[in-house]
Amino acid sequence: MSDTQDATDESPAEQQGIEGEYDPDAVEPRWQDHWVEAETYAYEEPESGETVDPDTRYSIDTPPPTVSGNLHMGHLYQFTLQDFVARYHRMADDTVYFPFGYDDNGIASERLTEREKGIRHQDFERRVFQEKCRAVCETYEAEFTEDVQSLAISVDWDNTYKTIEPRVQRVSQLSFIDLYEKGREYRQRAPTIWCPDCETAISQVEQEDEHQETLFNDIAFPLVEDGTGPADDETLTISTTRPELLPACVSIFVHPDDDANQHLVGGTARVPLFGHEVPIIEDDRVDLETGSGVVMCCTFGDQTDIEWYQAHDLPLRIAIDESGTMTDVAGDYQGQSTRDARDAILADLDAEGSLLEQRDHDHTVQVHERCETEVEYLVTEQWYVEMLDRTDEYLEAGRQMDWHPEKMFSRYEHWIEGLEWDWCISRQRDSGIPIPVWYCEDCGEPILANKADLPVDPLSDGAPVDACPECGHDDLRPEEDVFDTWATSSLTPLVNAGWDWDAEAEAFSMEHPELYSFDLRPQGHDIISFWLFHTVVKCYEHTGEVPFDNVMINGMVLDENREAMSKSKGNVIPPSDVLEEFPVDATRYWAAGTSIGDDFPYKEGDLEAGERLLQKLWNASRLVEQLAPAPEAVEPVDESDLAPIDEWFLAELDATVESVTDRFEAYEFSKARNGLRSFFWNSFCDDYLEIAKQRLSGDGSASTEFALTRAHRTFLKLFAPFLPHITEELWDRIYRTDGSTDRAGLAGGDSSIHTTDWPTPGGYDADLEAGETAMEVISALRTYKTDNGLPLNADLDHVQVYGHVEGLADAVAEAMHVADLELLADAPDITTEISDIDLDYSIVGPEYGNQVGDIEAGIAQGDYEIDDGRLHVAGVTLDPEMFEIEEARTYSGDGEMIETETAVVIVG
RNA sequence: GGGCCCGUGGUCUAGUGGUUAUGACGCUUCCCUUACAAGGAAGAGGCCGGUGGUUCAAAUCCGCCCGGGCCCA
Repeated sequence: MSDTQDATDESPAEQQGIEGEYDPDAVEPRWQDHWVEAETYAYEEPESGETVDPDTRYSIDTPPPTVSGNLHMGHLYQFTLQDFVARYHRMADDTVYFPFGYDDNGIASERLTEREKGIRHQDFERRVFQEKCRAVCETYEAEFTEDVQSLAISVDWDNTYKTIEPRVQRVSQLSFIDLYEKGREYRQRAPTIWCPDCETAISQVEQEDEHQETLFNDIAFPLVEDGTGPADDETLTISTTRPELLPACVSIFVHPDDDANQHLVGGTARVPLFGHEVPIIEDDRVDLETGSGVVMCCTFGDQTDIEWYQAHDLPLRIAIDESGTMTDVAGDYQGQSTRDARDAILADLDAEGSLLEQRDHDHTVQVHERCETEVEYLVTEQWYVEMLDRTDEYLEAGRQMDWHPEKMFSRYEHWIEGLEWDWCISRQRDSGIPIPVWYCEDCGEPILANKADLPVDPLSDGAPVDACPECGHDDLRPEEDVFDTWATSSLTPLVNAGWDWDAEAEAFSMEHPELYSFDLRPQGHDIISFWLFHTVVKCYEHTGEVPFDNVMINGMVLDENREAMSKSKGNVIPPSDVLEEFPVDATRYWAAGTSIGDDFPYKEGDLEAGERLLQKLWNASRLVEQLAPAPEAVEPVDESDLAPIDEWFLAELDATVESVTDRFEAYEFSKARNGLRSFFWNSFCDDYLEIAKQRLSGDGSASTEFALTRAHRTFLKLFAPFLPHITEELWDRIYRTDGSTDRAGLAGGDSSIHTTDWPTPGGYDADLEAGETAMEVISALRTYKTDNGLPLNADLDHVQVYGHVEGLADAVAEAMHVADLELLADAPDITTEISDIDLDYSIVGPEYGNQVGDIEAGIAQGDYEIDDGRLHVAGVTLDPEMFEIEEARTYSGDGEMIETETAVVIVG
């Protein structure tokens, strides 16, 4: 492209007019660059002091992707869906807010920085290390930007943010302080899900299942007492996969329905090797199916242990510390790793004869999703956001949003119903946004940072007070922990709306209140439970409002065999491979091809179909350009002066404009795409263009020129959200008017089709039935020619038509090269015979119920009479609207008869 | 183990009670017609995973079974 052109005034197209084939390789990158330079997608900010109607602005809160990874098909698909929405609304509404966020705050970027720089985060002050992270991430952000721009995603590149940047850190810390002041946060020493490898607490959502093959160990516990008193030399058998937790054993549980072991309840047993005595308790949470049915409860082996600890007020025996090392509770095994301790304890149990049996066992353990290390359940001090007390409100908030598709709401609902923990938001890591708190060393009082000072890092910055406001002690200890990344990722609507603390007003305010609530939140169905849910919770707590009007859920991209793409399966298709072979517009056509929410497969066939549509659109445009004069010379034509065929087509076009609009409004891209494509291809190209070609081949027709131009311009606009490059190229070559309005008054002079107004119906009121009949006649004549081995442009001397085609006969004759088309006033010389009677079941069914069978039998046997339009059968009389008579016609005259639904055509 | 979603011609898909089930890709035959052979016309191909039920009527509602997926234990 020409770099010297002024991007806002000149178009990048090098030529006007349409020649040759469409060349997406040349056209697409040119426009992508132009749109970014010309800021075609810029959000139109309200004038200062201007109050704007939020209905005229469409705002999207996009979930920021992690940018240190490569762009994958999921990104392409998800961004493209968002872009359909953005482009449609940019045309249909006044302006669109379509921001972009780079999520580079967290462990991924920390590890990346360490790797690239060859450093360790421990060797730097936290703030200094974070600056290095920001520098490293910039390269990746730039790459990602380029990738997203090359997909023609119409993001406003002046509205971006990085989750690692100070502005976002400030919002995160403000959020923390606000929730604390609202009493929604607490710090507590409690059982926590812990990753011993990352040495940090994690939240419920960060753990995932992993199936493991391990050993089930049957261990004999000497019984001290049973339910009735001292026991004599009896043992009970505990099956466990985690013998290293023996020192942490605090009790033994038996199921109330377990008759064989019922006598044990109320007694005690001695833990082998460690010697302490534990009670035997009854509880229905025991799994009778697995192992011996008698289980030990430890501090803590799994979530059930925690439930038992809380329900039965059991003591704590902490045998494993934060790094996965055995504590002094483990006695001789202190200092060993859990793995070493397991082996040693098993060997010692075996030596003393307590290890009865070992079996292979498949079971499921919880692992940390990032490092796949098996989690521990430790008792630590953490910050929590209280949630369990307000699940009803959060459920209601979810209900207030419109879900597309609707069925996805159930994911949100079930997630909330299954919540068991408040949200643990503190993490023991160096990467991440610092928790802005100091503690009094004497009384433990937490001292929060001043809102005006944010962002702060307590490890580098001083506390806001010199002494504890509670006790006056002056030794203040900074909080070392940072926020869970979701604590920040859940604030994107507030970041986008410019939420901040207004010190003067002593209240929170928004720089862009007109954006909030956001019109749309797009989200993958796999992360509704944490990302979307946490975002709703946080924004709801801060603003009292549900942050989104609509939620659009996208499915996952599968491979051609309908399997999820994954590195381990080796079936990942990188977008770069696809884009090498296909135009971006073709990938967008593919992405539009399924109803949102459903997973759908990568299909080359669909991409090829998209490519063909591009060529069709190009070629049809070329014909339009040849047939109609320059657009500025096209005179507008009043409806009363339109030829019936042109009026008919514009009326059909109206209906398509309406249905495509409705479908965009409802996020039904697939239906919009298919409806538009088939009307364009089958009605416009195959029928109307063929007719127009004939009508304009001679002297031309003002009516047809006008209709053709109007239709073509409308098609370009309707296709624009799906196919932004080719529509822009065609618009630029044919219709761009540099600010002036053309004589037909059909378009404003916008320099980009993407900022023109979305088409509205012209209110054309034509005889649609006549049009349909005319098309049937054309179709019948095509069939005739095909059946008789004639080319479609073969001349026909004489055709008679009996049917309602009104003023369309000439158009039919021209299109099908009929020299003499005769309209018959009466049915032609045919004999008709009733062949069947079709019932309208929607009327007959409810009316006659189980008599319908008799009616059908009567008709089948010919045992009926038709009298004065009524059908007498099986002892009942059906009114005319209840049935339709099917007739078989026999033609005995000259020529060949062809029947259609509503017409009879005789050729020859 | 619990919950949710899905199962329509070879492939993908529309269709949530009403007559002969939508479209695309692929396939067959014919046609170079002055936008397009990456085109046009015609055509073959499904009885809607299985089964039982509700109903005058079911791909569509209900039960069970089989198969696939997702979320959560």
